[in-house]
Amino acid sequence: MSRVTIRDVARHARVSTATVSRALSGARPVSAEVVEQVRRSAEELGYAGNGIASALRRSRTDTVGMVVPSIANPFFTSLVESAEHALQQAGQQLFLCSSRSDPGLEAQRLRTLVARQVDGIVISPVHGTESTAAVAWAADQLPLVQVDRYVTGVDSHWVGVDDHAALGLIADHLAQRGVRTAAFVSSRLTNSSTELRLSGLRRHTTRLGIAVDERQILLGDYSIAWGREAAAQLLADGPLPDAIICADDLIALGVLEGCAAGGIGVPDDVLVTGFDDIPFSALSAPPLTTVHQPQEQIAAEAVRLLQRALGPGAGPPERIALAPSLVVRASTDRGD
Amino acid sequence: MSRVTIRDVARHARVSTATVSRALSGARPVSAEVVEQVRRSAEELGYAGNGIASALRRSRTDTVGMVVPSIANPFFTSLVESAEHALQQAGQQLFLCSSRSDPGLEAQRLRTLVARQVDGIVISPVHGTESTAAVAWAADQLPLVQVDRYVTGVDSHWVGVDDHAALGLIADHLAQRGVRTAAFVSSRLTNSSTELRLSGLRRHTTRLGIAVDERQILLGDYSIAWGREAAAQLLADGPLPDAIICADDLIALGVLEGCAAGGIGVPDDVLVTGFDDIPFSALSAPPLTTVHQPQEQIAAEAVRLLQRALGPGAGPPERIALAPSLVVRASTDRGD
DNA sequence: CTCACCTCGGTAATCGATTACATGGAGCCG
DNA sequence: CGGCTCCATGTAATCGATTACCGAGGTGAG
Repeated sequence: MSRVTIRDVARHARVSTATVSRALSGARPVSAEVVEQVRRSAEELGYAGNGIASALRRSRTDTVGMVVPSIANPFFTSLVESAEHALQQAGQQLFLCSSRSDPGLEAQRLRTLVARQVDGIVISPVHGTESTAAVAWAADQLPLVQVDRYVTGVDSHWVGVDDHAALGLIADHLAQRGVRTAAFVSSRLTNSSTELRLSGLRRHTTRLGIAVDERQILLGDYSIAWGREAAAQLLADGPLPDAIICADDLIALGVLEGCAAGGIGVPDDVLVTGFDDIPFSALSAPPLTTVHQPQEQIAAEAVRLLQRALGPGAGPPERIALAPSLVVRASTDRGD
Repeated sequence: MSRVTIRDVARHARVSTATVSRALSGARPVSAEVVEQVRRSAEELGYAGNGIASALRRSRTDTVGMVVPSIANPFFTSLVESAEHALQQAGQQLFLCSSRSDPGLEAQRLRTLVARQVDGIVISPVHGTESTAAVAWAADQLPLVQVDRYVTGVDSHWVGVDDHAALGLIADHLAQRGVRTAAFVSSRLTNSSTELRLSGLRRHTTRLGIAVDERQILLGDYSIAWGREAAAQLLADGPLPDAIICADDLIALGVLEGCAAGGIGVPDDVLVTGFDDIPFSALSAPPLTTVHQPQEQIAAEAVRLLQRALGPGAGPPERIALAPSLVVRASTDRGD
């Protein structure tokens, strides 16, 4: 069980450790026969190298850390998967952490990543203000890109969609469907997305003359359970609005379930919209109208920015807002 | 941007690096005033330590690697989340890799993890035979636990549910509902789960006198898209069976969608069952009858086994099969 | 008073790979 | 044939933290 080191390979191939290193990495020319000999020895002994030692010497780990609020949310999983894919092509690994929507845990994860000497960090910060200190500290130590959510006052890149505009798409669509009143179900957690979606909602519903009762703006968390509960509250409290706009698909799926449980028909009695376009939003009863986020592209841009930051020319922080698009399904479509 | 090292702290606090190390880690007694002085210096300089150097010296990374076939599948995400939670309590980090259901990529990930000197590995191997060599090699280098799926012939622990018995639960339930014929939609990929579920199906349907036409055993992959396609095939090819048994929930969700698209009512025209009990299986149209897997417990057991393997007493490999349970929902329940 | 022992701190070896620098030999030119 | 360049290889310093080992000073028992 004791590990094979470069010395063992060197001894076996009757060369120096320097030669083994050069033969295997190709960093400098080594004669063909020696390369062959070293390869054979390494193979025979089952040499795997010690990435830790290598990382220490090169001060490069070929690893980037990613911190997301939750890995149970399919939106983040697909973001993670896309990021992993993009990184792989650049020969890098992904070190994934979940902050479980807890700024304290998030700060701890960031500390770990910095201590582990990852080459860079991709993060979707949990909280608009409570995450700031930790993110700023990390950004000061190494290249960092924020995705989806962001904290202000930190000198770093950001990639995401234009949340504000996305609510315009939803509002336009609902107005076209004749909606005059709407409720909004979102998360209590104050982060950039949540805030932009709320301010987008206010702006665009005002523009279109859709009334949003302040008592029908319900804040909980990004989960199916909260959606279910919020729907129950809306049903219990008073006249239903024409539409229930949800800040993400999980909430919307919960709302659909809550409506069904309360005997309310969607889209007959009320329209429901989500946000993210997770795979399951197409399979709910009824399928969900939602805003599509191009995660693949978000991840690719984030990785590109990181790579660039790793290179020599630093460049100023960029803010890339990609265009969202509306996916219309049965939850807002009576089929007329 | 250049990092603060232990030497900087030592110089600043006017002590040796040994003392700094001891003061911060508490490995050996250091006088209170010196500890205080070192703390202050470290704080003031923003010292974060170098986990790489520490790992090299201690040959311990406090990190375990986890390799799963897909992180888009909610079953694996919840397994990952539970594992992360369990590890955190033991002061360890999770290094997550996706093998994307590709044995080649899986082998590569394992090599990386071993090179990175993780303390142990939790893996759900992609393939019953093609994964064997890589898994065996990794298990030879460090503690390894297989979860859910496994390869045989490797001397390692395993934790999962009893797949064979699970199909007994399903078959019993369907027989009770008067099912006489059934189709089975699964994955082509030969891994232990897939095989055990198929053999379980054969055994238990035979026992109960349920007929399964060989032409109605359809093999594709674990995805919604394949489920949809398989349903279309079943509809096109001939008389529908009484029930469609699916090897996982994603396939079942696809089958539901395919049935709806083909105008077939579930559960009125055909019953459908899934496997895994992912969160969305409760929200489909209709909600899905499925087998619940106790992922939390699977992950906890896996972590426990790893911890034990890290300790001194090695102990023989254990095989822990947890009991599955059936969750009955509308997709097999006409409400009569 | 002496010796054994204990506490706290420093010095330097160590983990394993990479790489700056040194070296020996081959080839080439004048 | 001397001296120069170039190539393949070896020697040893290096990355930063931990820890085996050593020593100085203090304490208590005999």
